[in-house]
Amino acid sequence: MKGKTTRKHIVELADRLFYQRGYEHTSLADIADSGQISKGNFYYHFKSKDEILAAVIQLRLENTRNMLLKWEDAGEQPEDRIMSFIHILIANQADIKMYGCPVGTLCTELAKLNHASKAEANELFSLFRTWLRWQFALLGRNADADELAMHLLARSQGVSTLAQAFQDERFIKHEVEQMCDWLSTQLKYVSGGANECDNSGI
Amino acid sequence: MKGKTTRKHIVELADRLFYQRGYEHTSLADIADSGQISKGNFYYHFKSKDEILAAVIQLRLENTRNMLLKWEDAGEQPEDRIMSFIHILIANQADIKMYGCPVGTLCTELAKLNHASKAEANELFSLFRTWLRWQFALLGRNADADELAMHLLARSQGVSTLAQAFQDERFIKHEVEQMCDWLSTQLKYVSGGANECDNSGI
DNA sequence: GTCTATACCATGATAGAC
DNA sequence: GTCTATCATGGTATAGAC
Repeated sequence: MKGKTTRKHIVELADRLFYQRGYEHTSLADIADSGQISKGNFYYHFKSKDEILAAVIQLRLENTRNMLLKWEDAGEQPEDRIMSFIHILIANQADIKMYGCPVGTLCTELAKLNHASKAEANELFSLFRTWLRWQFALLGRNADADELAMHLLARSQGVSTLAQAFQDERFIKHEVEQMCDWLSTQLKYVSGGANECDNSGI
Repeated sequence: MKGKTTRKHIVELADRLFYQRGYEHTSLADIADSGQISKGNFYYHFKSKDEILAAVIQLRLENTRNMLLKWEDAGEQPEDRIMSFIHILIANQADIKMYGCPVGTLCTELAKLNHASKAEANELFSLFRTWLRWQFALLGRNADADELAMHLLARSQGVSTLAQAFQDERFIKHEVEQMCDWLSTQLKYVSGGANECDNSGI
């Protein structure tokens, strides 16, 4: 039973450090120092650093799914839910300013490394994409729901990248406002009344 | 004289590999193998790997400045020049799909490494930002020229990140069209006739 | 200027005591 | 399950011959 908690502990430490320093640039010694774990103990719980990364990605996938479910409960209307997505940029602005987007920076790094877990990391993007597409479809935008989802994802990615480079939180706030304006504009183009609410998860 | 060319050769090899594999994940042996240069020879031309990176960044800065000058010559009107910027996404779509944006991915990596050359790399972003701001100002949008410049930069960053993750060139094309549409919309809001053309470089 | 050989060190991973 | 060695590898950097 203690084993389970230590394993979880390692994954959470690694999760944070991989985000802050990047995967490759984080050594096992870094993770060990950030917790009370000896280097050798990693290999009781994981057989390689790659396996720790895989566990970190699984944790992030799980956390993301839970977050999306919370947004579904919190937002009656699809537009409210999409607003929840847009506002993570505000909620996490301090981290984003320092470390960028946890999804985007990880996917970019793993792509350059051509890492075995690249596809699983990209699945993080897919979760948001599918969920946003679903919300736009609920709004009656079936025809271009995926384009709208990708558009919003791309804008939030770009905001994260530049906010980090220029260390600028005001830029985040300004762009979030623009995205909200954009969303209301899109709401005007719904093909009237096709808004039957299908609450069937992702 | 031969020394100068070898140095340049190393920088160009490193430039390509840093883009494709990332800075940290590229070893001196990788660079050596990609050219006809021995590992030891690096240290005649550069005293460290960091110094090679610094030279690569200087090369990119120079190339970027030249590109902006070319766009200035090619485009009579500021809107034509901004279109040139937007269309690098198309011109480089094959590379972007595989390796992302050379500016964004480098800045993101160096930020995580907290690398000494981080600021110089960010200067690449600043070049585009300042240049775009200037074009929007020429269009009579002095009041929000910087916001518009940052907005466009952010969108192209987001497009690059997602195009790489999803390996999708069609997405690039679609988003480029959207950006063109956005630009024409912005042109409607120019504060009439304040378009005195000041061709005074960056 | 360029090469080979090698020192040196960080890091991922293993062995084995407790 | 956790620890303290220890090993093995690969990468940066240096020395010195040519």
